Amino acid sequence: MKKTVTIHDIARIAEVSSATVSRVLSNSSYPVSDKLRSKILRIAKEHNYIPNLIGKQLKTNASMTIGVIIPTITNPFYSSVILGIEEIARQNHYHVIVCNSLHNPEFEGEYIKTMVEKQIKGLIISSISKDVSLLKQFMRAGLNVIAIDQKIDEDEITQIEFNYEKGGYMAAQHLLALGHTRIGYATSRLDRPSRRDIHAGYLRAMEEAGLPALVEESQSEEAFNSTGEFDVGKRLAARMLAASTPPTAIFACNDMMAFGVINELMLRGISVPGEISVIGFDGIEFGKMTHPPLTTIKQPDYEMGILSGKILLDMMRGDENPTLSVTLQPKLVERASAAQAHTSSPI
Amino acid sequence: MKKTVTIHDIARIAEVSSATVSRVLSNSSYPVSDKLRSKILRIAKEHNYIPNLIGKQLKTNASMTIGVIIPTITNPFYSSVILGIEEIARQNHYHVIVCNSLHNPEFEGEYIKTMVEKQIKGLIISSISKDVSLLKQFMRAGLNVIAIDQKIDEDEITQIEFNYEKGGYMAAQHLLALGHTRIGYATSRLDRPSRRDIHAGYLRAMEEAGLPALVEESQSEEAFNSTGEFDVGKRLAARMLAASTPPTAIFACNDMMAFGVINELMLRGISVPGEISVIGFDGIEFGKMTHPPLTTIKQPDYEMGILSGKILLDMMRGDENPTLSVTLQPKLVERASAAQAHTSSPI
DNA sequence: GGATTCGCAGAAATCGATTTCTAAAAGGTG
DNA sequence: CACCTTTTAGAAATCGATTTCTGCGAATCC
Repeated sequence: MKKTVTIHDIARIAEVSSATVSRVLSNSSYPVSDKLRSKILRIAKEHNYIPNLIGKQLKTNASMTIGVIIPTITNPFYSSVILGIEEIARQNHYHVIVCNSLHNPEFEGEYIKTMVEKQIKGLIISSISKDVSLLKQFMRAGLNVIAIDQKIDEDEITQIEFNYEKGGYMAAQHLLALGHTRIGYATSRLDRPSRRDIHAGYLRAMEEAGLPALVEESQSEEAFNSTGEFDVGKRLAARMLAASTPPTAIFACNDMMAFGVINELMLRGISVPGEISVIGFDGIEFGKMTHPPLTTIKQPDYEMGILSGKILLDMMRGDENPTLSVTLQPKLVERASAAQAHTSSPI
Repeated sequence: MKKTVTIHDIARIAEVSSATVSRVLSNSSYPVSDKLRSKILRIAKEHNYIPNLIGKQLKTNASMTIGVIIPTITNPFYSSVILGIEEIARQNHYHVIVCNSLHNPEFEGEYIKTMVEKQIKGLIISSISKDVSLLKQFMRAGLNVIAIDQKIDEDEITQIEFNYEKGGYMAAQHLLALGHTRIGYATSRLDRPSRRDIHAGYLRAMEEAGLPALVEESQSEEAFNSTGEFDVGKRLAARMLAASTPPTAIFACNDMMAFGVINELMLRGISVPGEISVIGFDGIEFGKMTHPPLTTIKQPDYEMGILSGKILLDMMRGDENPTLSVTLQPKLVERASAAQAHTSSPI
């Protein structure tokens, strides 16, 4: 393993000072004569010079990498977000460090701290912790933070969120428009703001329609992996079917859970959407691959990644008029898992 | 934005030298009196000292981050791999930088180069480029590389691969055991070694059984996103059905494509597995959420992540007897998309 | 033609840590 | 008590870059 060649090696070989080499190789605006410039360029190429970005960073204090903390990358919703962030990062010659908090606030805190130690100046986070004091402390020390997806109760933090309330409202509205009157809402524990918002939207739609809300909430602990949500969906569907008059339509708080609901219904010989309609929430790509294809409320995940990447970069560059907060709008994606209610069905 | 406190600030306040502060705060084995030690610790805590890992890294030349390059994170197979890598990284206080090459060799090369510039000493890569010269050049300069998933024709590179040939063989075997005799193989372009291996396994099984191979290969360009594979599956299924005597079972070279095949069949009113059985390849979690649940050949993706992380860390620590290469074995996951062939079906 | 500016190169300081050297106390021995 | 070893602290070098400062020679100006 040979030693790597540094700027000083090039300087020695070219018989110039390392200052001149630096100016040439880093495209400084400082004037250097063409003779020396081309000589240095030639020698650098000949000796396969690779800049040491750590040395550069120590001096300039610009890390060129942005951090991302999300619950888990195995949720396709988050992988889309990340893909968007990386697209912007690549265009701007930034790198992305992704950390999965796995719904563990301790991991989340550890990751934030290490990122600050690594001199990362920009962070995009879907936080699962209620405590923002750590974030605020680091922000005072110069960390740029964008909270995505999960609302944080804190004005000072730039947020990019979805209009979850509207999404919940739209889902219920869609089922109402199809003529359903007994519409169940299957949700995981209402402990995150996003979930409470979807729930609120559902309630508003039902209230406006003068119909009763049928909510089944999972009390179990946070599901740690994608199949956990699926299982929750199965359990909640079973509970709903146990009611004296089961719903004719079920709205699930995310797509994974909707798959679980559909799976449980089909296992019991109940056709979807023939007998019971199902609508999901998120709009992950897999929805179109299942049978029946899933009708759902799409959150623009990739766009969220793009947007948060752009805004973060603006912040890091010290933009004059910073974006304060953005709310992205949901979109109904009609596929085939929700259909007209049977008017002939018993009340 | 106040200036961050450095080791020198602590030294000044504690009225000691920065050398002593460094020895205390970095748990050096160098002896420091208890009196000074506790004093320094107290002052560091009071002033909220955060170590600058860039300064440390410049001196020690140990970056504590490992790089990962994969085609795309939206493929759940790769997200599982990454989750495994990160688990090992976290346990060892490493960070993970993930880069999506998006099947673009240029991006891949760029990413490798930047990682080296960032002094990353360990890289796990699922390479889509045929040219390993860049990798080899950096390896000579001290980069530790593990190639996963995609075989690279190069002895010097540690590889962790799946036994794709056996997986292909097992898939065909399973369908044969179910009594099928006309078994189609739907594959995306046979331009990657892994795909050729699966194909070879399929051919071997068919040959042993004395049955003809029915291969449909997509000639279209690489599918860049997850739904691309799905669409390819639909197209290939359509082609197979156009044959004079369509197959009674279809083996797809990955799960996404299998979903596409099933989707196309069901759209045409063909029941799965009633009329045609389908088997996939990869074993992503979604397979259990679809209807019917997908029978498939499982590649231990998470385990691959864990294993590659461990081996890479061993390499970076200069393990005496390095692991050369590992081959992971596939496993049949029987769900419901493949069933007994109808003996009554027309020949 | 002398004073001043400009262009260009190098010396040296700097970023924040670690680590090697040097050296001053403290402790032990005959 | 003189001598030697140990313990512990600080001074200074170092990692690889950037950047400020300094200065020399040439061009420009009155």
